Amino acid sequence: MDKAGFIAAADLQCQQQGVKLTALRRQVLELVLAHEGVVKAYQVLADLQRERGIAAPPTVYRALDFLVEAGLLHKVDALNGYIVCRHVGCCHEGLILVCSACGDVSEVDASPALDVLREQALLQGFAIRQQNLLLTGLCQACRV
Amino acid sequence: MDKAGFIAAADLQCQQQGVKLTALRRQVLELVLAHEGVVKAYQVLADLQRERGIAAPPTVYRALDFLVEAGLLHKVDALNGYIVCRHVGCCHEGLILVCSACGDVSEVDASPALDVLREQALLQGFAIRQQNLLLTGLCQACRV
DNA sequence: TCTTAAATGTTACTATATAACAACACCGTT
DNA sequence: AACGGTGTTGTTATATAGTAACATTTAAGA
Ligand SMILES: [Zn+2]
Ligand SMILES: [Zn+2]
Ligand SMILES: [Zn+2]
Ligand SMILES: [Zn+2]
Repeated sequence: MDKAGFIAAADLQCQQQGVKLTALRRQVLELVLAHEGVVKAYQVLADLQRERGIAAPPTVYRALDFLVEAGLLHKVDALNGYIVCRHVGCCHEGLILVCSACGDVSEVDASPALDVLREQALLQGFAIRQQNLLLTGLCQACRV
Repeated sequence: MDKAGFIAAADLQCQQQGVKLTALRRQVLELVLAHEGVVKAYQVLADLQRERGIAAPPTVYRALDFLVEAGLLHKVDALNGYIVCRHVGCCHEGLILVCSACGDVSEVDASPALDVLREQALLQGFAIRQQNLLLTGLCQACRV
């Protein structure tokens, strides 16, 4: 999906959720989209400062939190970063694959595996909530 | 396993790996063991300072990194913390369950689910390495 | 218009983690 | 014992990440 298409889909998704994709939030989303792969909050902050002259950390963190909450971004804890969700619109549980060699990130649907995990967790009395899994390894290009 | 037993097992495991569980590393491990659940680096640092009068962040981070590398601790990225591995000695891939309500953490073996995930990742040409999965949800006590 | 809730701005701070280099300890060799 | 190499720890400084608290602005209804 191209950038404009993604923004349109994001807009729609926000409407459906009854939340607002304000100008600031849209700008932050576009800044994230402008990067390949994982983006860090302070990178977005720097970009935002370049575009608007001034911005403080809370401004960026609020927008990023909103976008994660709205399902447009995923947080990648292991890297203190964010990625664009590649499955906006479809209800999904993502499997985020991070290449430890080149840093490349991809996302696939993980529903079947999640089912197995859910069952196993329930044996411990533990109810896992919907979420994305992060796995590290080597991408095709890097494991020649 | 009690604390002394764990330290003995840790010692053995380090010997087998040809690495050294030095006095400092052992002390840090004991400090982690002294807590229930997730421990943070700066908590360990504070504990260490109480016991030794002085210590700096690198001292703690090095020891924690070593212990993770040795398979005695797991890092819980989502919480910026560490937990004691409950499966020292047995080759395992852990499933770390974090309760979002009470913060409680437990660890079970995740090998079956990992097999599913490994297969699915391979479809993308992605070779995931051995690792632990972290899932958040509600523990038995918290989901009355 | 008036009221109110949400969103954003602003300041200041807390928390987490690492770089870089110095000092020391250990181990095997001469 | 002296030497040299390697790994460990000490030390200082700094980089990076994230949040609390409150002021101000904006948008939506009544
Ligand atoms: Zn997604
Ligand atoms: Zn790669
Ligand atoms: Zn474990
Ligand atoms: Zn709980």
